[in-house]
Amino acid sequence: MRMSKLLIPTLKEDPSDAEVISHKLMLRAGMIRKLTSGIYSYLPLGYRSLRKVEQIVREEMDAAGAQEVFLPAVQPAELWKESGRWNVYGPELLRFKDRHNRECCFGPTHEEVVTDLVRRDVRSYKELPLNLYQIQTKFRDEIRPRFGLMRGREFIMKDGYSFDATEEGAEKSYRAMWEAYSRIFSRCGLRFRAVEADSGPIGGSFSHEFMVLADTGEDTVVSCDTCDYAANLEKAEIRQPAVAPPAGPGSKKRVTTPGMSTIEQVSEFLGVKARDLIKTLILRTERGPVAVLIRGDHDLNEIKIKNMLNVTEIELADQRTIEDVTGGPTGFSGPIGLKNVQVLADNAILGMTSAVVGGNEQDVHVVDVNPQTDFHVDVYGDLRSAQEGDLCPRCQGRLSFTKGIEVGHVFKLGDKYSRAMNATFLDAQGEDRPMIMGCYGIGVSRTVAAAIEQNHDQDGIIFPPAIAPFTVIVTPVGAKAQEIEDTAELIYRELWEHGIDALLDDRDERPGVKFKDADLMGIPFRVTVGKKTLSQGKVELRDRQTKAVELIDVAGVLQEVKSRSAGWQPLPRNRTCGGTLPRE
RNA sequence: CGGGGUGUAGCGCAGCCUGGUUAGCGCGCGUGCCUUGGGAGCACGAGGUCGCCGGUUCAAAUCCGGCCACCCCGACCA
Repeated sequence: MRMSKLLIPTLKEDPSDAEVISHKLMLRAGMIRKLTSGIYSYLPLGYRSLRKVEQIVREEMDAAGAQEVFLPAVQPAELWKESGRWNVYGPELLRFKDRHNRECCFGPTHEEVVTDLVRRDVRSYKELPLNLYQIQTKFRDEIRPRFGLMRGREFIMKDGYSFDATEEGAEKSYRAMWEAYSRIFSRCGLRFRAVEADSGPIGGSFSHEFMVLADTGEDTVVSCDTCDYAANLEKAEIRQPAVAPPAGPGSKKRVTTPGMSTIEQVSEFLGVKARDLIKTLILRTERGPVAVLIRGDHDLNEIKIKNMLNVTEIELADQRTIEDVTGGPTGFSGPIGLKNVQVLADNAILGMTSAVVGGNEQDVHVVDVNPQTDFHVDVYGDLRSAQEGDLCPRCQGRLSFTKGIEVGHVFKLGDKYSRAMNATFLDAQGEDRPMIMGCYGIGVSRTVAAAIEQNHDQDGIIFPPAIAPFTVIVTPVGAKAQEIEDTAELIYRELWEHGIDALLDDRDERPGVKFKDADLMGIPFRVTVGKKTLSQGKVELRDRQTKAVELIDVAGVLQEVKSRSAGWQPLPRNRTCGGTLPRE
């Protein structure tokens, strides 16, 4: 395509309302424009990239046995009431009424619709398994949309749903999707990692998130430096080192700590390390308050506590609750003498001796406390978040942290929706049974943004060829000369005729402008046609990623571009992929 | 929703505190000349309800009140 005819409004300066790199660069490269908060238009360049990702997704989903459908975006409230989510989903669900005053919503996801579709037309185990997917616009009325396409309210998502007759079948479907996802992100040219994620009440390792690795990512990927264990921070398990034999009771000396209510204050005041303190946190759940003991230098993990207690709501207790439970003010809670409240403790507490705890009284702490003898704990468990350097739960390695952006999620749903919505089939024995479901999402528009977060430099975007809006840009430069223009045209046509997405910068601009725009747009290869080299019958081929320039024959451009884009690799920084599948 | 901030030409900003000629600057845009290997130069030009509504004042971009929009920090998630 010819650049002079395309709407590619590049900008020299960063727009003021863009904060993250992908947002800035997509605006500057003329890929997107904002309509309103969290809602964007895709211009030709942005849409081309998006479609490349979509196409890869399609090919891999189809290859994995999934079938593409297209489900309605506007959905009736009845369906959501049936699944029970109408009252659960909250304000993120965009609700409205039609002219007949019927309640509707704009689909943020499609479990209800797809389950309804399948229950109407699938009757027998002979028709299963079934895997349906679609690529379409979703709307989630996020509290705070931000970071451009990274967290928009309206976004493009691939969502897929599998239906199986048996648990084993469902696991097989899950595994097929896991593998398809790995292929998709590999083909996109991204460094990523599949990590174990929390699967809530279903349990097991039947939830994986696919994370594009990027320093600017919001999520923390925890991975082992030795084996291929990887999980997100919420999920990452902790292996506690062997516990020392129980010490005898401590002296339990009460000390005055005026106004010292934080870990930092107390440790500094008493001259001890944070790891020698025990935090006593009073939490409120829908089933009443609990006390949780965490070592001073550790962080509480709410997900783990929710799972252990099997509750859905958890928050730090307010002042009054703390006083009711401990008898003392906020900031001085301790485990000694706690009654009428369940006491949970992280495994690390077991290994402590001579610890410092709160005195459940204003300005009082207790030192020289030994957990195994000096206070009561109802349950010990893994209740904290992993830290770098912790032991790997699978091997002798250590855990390290990387930043990531979640672009995909595979999840085993079980019979949650099929049971609620009565999506059943007849098995071989003629018995009615709910289908076993799985759901699989890819944030297509977010994948484009994540690719940019991962691959950019000072000059702009560095697109992997597989998802670049154009593979190559042909740039005639220098004073107007027929030979230069003709050669550029020739090369451009040859590329295009051989199925290479080529862009011809036929604008009447100075070379510097063309080079800057080409870099900004992140087009992987640039063929520069100028008099400097044309006199020797050569043109320049520049690699956007390495910045390496090579002189090649005009006739060799096609072959060179083909082989280079096929062999393109992301710059090595971490292991490209990995993660563990659920065991067979 | 709580906390912080911004709204002046397509984009980036100054002016506002201390009210007062015709509201400026850079980029971009148009025309012409010139230039052509990393966002050139000169000249001329177009482009503004100063977010909206109201108030104070002889006079409001500027002071006051209300509203709206957007951005950033917290609870969500592809």
